[in-house]
Amino acid sequence: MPELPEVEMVARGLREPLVGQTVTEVRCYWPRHIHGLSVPELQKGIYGRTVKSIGRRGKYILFELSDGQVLIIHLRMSGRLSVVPAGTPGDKHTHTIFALNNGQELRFWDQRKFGRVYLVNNEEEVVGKLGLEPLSEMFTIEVLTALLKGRKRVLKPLLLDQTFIAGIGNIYADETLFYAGIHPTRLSETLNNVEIGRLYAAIRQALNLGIERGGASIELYLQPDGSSGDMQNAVRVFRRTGELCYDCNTPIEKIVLGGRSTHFCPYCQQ
DNA sequence: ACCGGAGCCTGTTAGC
DNA sequence: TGCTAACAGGCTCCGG
Repeated sequence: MPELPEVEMVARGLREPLVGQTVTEVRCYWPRHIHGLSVPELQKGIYGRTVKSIGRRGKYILFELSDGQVLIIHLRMSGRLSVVPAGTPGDKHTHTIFALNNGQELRFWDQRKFGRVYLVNNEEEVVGKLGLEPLSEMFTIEVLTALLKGRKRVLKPLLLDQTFIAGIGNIYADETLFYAGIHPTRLSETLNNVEIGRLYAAIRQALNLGIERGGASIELYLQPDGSSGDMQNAVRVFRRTGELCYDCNTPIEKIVLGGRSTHFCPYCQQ
């Protein structure tokens, strides 16, 4: 499941092959991926446009085009983006192909078909409701303290709320709470200043480790060059149900919170 | 304000 | 062994 670190790796990997290239053709075999406009409208809107820059906001990848429009792609559960020479064989999960003027193609592959493609004049139409970027300078302990203040929310679902903080998904939420030593069922308003400080550091530690490790190839995630990440070998609790905590040897437990499986150490996390 | 559930999907896995 | 049903999960929408 691509989360902030995985999406960041994808955005980085796409810059070199895509920035400066011009889209000459779009082929779409699963139109429901395209959100807010028809396939012909997407084709008309993107043909002849050049990719000026590639960025990331939360789990969204933003392609700024030469005419000011923004192509936005969300990988959701199983989306992959790759750049390959035209004519490279695809498979039944290759849903949308953007042909480029240099003979290469940007391909959107998505086994579970949850991913989405947008083309908008203003990126805020899509990412406007997202919370702060947790790795930006804007995100400080003071800001996090203010965000937690007066809220009565279970911590794990709150971390997954993209309008609270952008980019955290199930893997990094569980890892974050382990690093912070905080139980996932704790209510936001019950955290004291020391715990908020630990939570703040843990969010950045978990996400930065994910980026350093090239993302977590736990489900279907691959980097644009086809290589897998290594974060799955560095997780402390995620999907380690029944295995022993590396710190205290207590078996890792699994519960469901907000409809999401949640893994934690019942001894280390209070 | 916050929570829970359904729905969107397909491949894998658990259970009969 | 072979089948079906449950499950995974990001996000949105709906109802409580």
